[in-house]
Formats: sequence, structure tokens, C-alpha cells
Amino acid sequence: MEREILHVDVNNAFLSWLAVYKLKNGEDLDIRTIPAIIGGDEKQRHGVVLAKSNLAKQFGIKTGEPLYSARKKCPTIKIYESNFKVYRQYSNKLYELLLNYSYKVERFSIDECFVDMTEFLNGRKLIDIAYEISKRVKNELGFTVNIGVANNKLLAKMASDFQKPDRVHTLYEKEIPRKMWPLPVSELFMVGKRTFPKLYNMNIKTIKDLALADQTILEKKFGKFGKTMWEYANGIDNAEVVYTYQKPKCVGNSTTVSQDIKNIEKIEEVLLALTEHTTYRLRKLGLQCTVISVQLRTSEFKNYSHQRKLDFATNSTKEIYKVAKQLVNQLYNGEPIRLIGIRVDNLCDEEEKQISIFENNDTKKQEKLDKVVDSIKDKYGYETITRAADMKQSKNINRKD
DNA sequence: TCTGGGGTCCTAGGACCC
DNA sequence: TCTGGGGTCCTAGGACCC
Repeated sequence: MEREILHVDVNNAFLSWLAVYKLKNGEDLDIRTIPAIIGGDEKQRHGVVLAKSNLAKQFGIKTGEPLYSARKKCPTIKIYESNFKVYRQYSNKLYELLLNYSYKVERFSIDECFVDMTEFLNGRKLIDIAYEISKRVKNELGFTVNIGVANNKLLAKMASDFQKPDRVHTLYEKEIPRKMWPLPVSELFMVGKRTFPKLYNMNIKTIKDLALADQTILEKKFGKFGKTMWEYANGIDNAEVVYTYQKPKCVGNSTTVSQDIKNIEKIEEVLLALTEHTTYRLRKLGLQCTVISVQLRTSEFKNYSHQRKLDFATNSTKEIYKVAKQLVNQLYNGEPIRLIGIRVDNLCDEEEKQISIFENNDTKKQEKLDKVVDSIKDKYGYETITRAADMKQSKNINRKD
């Protein structure tokens, strides 16, 4: 049976949401109407563009580029700090609005949703519902969206990326040759900056070229991904809208430090703070992990990683930090380090935990300590407590030094 | 004052077992 | 008595997305 799918994409999400928030809180200036961007703190080397207003876009400013280069393109540009609390709030509002139309809503990212309307049309046309949603979001929530209307997720997503902002586009099968095929192949979902030059060398420059290319040659060169790419170019996608909550498969935190680090003690300090945050989140999710990995990035942007599988599951800060510390010590070779990261994988539910022979009184004690620390963080905010006790003194990871 | 941070998925190669 | 083949698990790294 043919499916009826919408893809709802918030226009310039971070910037629009901050604009709406500011207006709601009494500010007169709508930052969507000036050259403005959302970005990090340059002094701490977190300086890239996360979102831009349409006027900023007109200066050629691109998401992901350094702030200094954005300023070069537009010296009067206004830069605002990111505020994830606000983003989450508006993201939830959008999600709740969409639930009025179908319970089959997939939160694809903080600013994108898929909606499976197949069973919920009630005799209406999909495109009419799309226009209604678009209007309601604008009137009730104060920001605009693009909506893609199609018979599968891939085509709905491609459609929502056509002309912006505040538009509804269809991309039905018969429209593929006219609307999608003329686009450069780099516009196709999943064709990134590494794949694009490889395709270009094969004389595949447009999505049409890819759609008409020899499938077996693509599979030979790109493996499984070659098949997927070819199918996408031909508008084929059988993926379901995943509307149920999915537990995360990994949790991690990383940070770019404000100055390159040249000694292991400093690395360990930052690593501890990151570990505390990651394990806190892991416990909040009611999960444990069996794989721990650490990542280092050098000042020359070389990445190294090390991981280890444990033969028991844990979410204890002390346990995980012990392993992470060993890993980072094995990894560190003296190069100046600009980024440190930790990640935990192979997650499983806390309740499913096997009582292992490693479980002893110390483990119980650690679990209790973690719980106390977590509850203080919940009550007074995350920054209020850092653990000392039997671990190295933790310092704020954002400390400027 | 070069290049964020949080994820998912895939692959290649080595170790080890039978 | 000079070299097999299949399978699984683990690690490192890379690609993509937002």
C-alpha cells in the first residue's frame, strides 16, 4: 500500500527559535530580520556557525564555517550564543502539534520530524494537511517550517529541502525526473563531501547520472552504500517512520580545549569532567555500558581513538573513569591535544544486569555515591558539584587557563 | 582569530576457535 | 611435515547526518 509521508523541517531552527524566544521575552528586535548567526565562543575555540538568518545566508555564510570567516564576509554580523534549553522547548512544541495529526511522528533530529499520515488522512489530501500544519506552526508557535510531501521518507526529506523558507513541496514518483534529477549529486541525502568527488570522477555529476548509473559498478566500488545511493537517486526507500522511543545506542561527550594540552595530567583532568557528565547521563537513562572508548584530536586535526570491552556492565563513574584513564594513557604520544572525548557503547538496561562475580561491596558503595551526586546535580544544577573523594580533583572543563 | 558537539552505521583487519 | 576455510568477536577508523 502506498504510504503518505510528511517531512517537517524548521527553517534556520536555532536562530528562529532564539528569535521567537527573545520576542516573547520583551525584545523588540527580531534577529531573523538582520544578518545574524548562532555560534560558539571563539576564544574557547568553539567558534563555528551553527545557524544563520536568511540575510546572513545572502553574504555567503555557511553552517559549520569559522566565525572569523563569517565576520570577514559580513563585518556587521550579530553573533548569538547557543541555548539548547530553548531549542528543546520549541522542538517539543512542534512535536506536540504534529501529534494532533498522527501518532506516528518520528523525531529525526531536534528540528526535523517525519509524520506517517497513511492511516490518518480521513479523506483529505496530504498536501492540504501539509499546508494546514505549516499555517498552524507559523500562527501558534511563531516560526516557519518547510514541509516535504511524498510517498516515502527519502522523497519527503528531499522535497522539504527545495526552495526555502516557509514552503510546502511535493515529490511524487512522477515528479522525480523534473524536480530531483537535475540537482547536483551532492544534494542527495547521504552523499557527503567524501563521496561526492568519487562520484564526480566516475562522471556522475547529477542525481540523474547516479540514478541511471550501473548498479553493480556502484556496489563494487561502494559496497552496501552503493546500492543505497542508487536506490535513493531513483526515489526508492522502504524505511518506516520510527515513532516509538528508541534507546540511544551510545552516549558520549567531547570538548575542544581553549588551548592545546601538552601533558597527560591535564588530559586526565578534562577526561574526568567529561566522564562525570557522560556517566551522569547514562544513569539518567537507566542504562549501563560494556564498551568504553576515548578520543584525542591533535592540534593538527589527527584523530586517535582507543576502546575496550569489559566483561561486565557498569555505569559507575569511578569504574568507567579508571578504564578511560588507562586508555588515554596508552593513546597519548605527546602531541599537542585540542580535543578530548569519551563515549560509552553496547548499552543495556540497568535491570537486565547480571549479578557478576565482580560485584562486591565497593561496587555497591560506588553506586550509592553516584546516586547521591546525581541527586544533588538534579536539585541544584549540574555545575554545583564535582567529585573529589578518592579521585583526582576535577576542574570545570570550561575553565579558561 | 581556522576547522563544535552529539549521534548512527559500516568496514577492514587481526585474534582466536574448530 | 610449509599451510584450509568458516565463523565470531573485537578494535580502529571513517563516512554520514543534524
